[in-house]
Amino acid sequence: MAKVGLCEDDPAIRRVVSEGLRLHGHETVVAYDGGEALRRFADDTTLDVLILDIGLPDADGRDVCVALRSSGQVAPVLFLTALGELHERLSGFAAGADDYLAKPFSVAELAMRVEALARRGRVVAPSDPSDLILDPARHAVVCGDNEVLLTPTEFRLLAAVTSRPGEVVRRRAVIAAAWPDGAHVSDNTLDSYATRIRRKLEQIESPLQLRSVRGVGYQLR
Amino acid sequence: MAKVGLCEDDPAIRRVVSEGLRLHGHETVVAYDGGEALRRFADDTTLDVLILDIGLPDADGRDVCVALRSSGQVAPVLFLTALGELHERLSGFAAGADDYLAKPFSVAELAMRVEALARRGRVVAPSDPSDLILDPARHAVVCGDNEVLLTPTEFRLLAAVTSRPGEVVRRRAVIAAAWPDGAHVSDNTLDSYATRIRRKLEQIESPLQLRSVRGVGYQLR
DNA sequence: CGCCGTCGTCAGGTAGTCGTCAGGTTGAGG
DNA sequence: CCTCAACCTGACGACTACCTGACGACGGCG
Repeated sequence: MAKVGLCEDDPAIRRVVSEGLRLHGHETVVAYDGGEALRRFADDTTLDVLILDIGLPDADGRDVCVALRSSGQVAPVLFLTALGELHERLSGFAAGADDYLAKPFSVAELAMRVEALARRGRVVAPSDPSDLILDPARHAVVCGDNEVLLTPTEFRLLAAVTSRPGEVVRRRAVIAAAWPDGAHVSDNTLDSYATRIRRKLEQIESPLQLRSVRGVGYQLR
Repeated sequence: MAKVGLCEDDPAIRRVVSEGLRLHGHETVVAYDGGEALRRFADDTTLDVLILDIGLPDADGRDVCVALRSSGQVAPVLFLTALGELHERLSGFAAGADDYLAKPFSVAELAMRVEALARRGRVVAPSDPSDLILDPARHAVVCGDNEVLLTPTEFRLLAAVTSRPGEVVRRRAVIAAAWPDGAHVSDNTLDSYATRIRRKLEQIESPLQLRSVRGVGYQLR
């Protein structure tokens, strides 16, 4: 039996899922939109699994995932999406997701995946509460009293890296996350954005830097 | 970078998957049927993820999974199946699977799922805190509180030796692992990299050293 | 229309990585 | 002791991934 945090705007799906999971012996905590999810799930350490809809009225589920991660939530995340599109899945994984399910889906399968996730748990150590905070609502990075606004692309890019603190995120994955529509961007464009983000991090005197690992990708240190 | 055990009877899929994973930076060990999978995967503690086809010539992938689990294999399992049938998925999860992918699938998505599993699966704590840890996520060697970044070639080389702790790995095998594209490298190049890696190990005060065994190869002690 | 911010690209420079070499050191065998 | 081969190691040139400042294109907005 697992405790599940569910964020979904469609009342019908919300009901079916929470009822279905209850029948499989799981407890569900519900949120209606991204803001609600942040308030209810960010600090709840008793949650075993999070289920997030990608298309929410007030935010993108991936941003919600990133925000939850940066506020210390370590439970594994499963994304729901109406689209079966590949790039959605890839950028979801890049945002730090652990699993993915396309609508329409069977509640029985969802329950199975939830159990698999709860069983496995999540390794990534809850990184020390680094004082770098990504605010998806305002597209800003905050460090202590300083803050800078990021452009949408900059935000997605930085989010992809911060979602795995300390780890090296491959260039390919960063591009998938920052350009979720699968647009072709020159390799150099990524470099450019890295420079812009670095300048902004410097501006707020962030102790964490966006380091590049030659031949592999980027890393937050 | 993860080490993946793949069991699949279709040669075409086998090739596409192992080649595709290689392009994403993963190493693949292949088995053709269930028996082969048991022999090769049951005791291999270096595997990060297992990919099993459900429909094998000599056995059901789910049975293979159960058998591997009962012989102590703890790596997360992803099932492949030709059918998108729901009951296949459910019984797969029941057999102890961690993920599932229906054919036809995108290799990019498979790679993403493999990475998600490998990330989660690395739960196994470093048995000895004084041990040397090769961390694929950060492309680094860690020893206690010290860590050094490795270049891609250094990482592959060291990984080849650490994957068989204590054993002597032949020079030919090390070269094959560190230069997977089959490039011709002078014998001296290997010596060179050994020196570079030694310096880095020394830098983090590792108790383990990269020793050379004259006329045979290298060994970690 | 003109202004402004974001976007993607480019060109030039920098520095890390790569593979090789040359000269020194070590070890085995006669 | 000498010889030879295997190995170590510091250095070097070539390559290229990456950095960075600048620019034109485009869309939103007054």
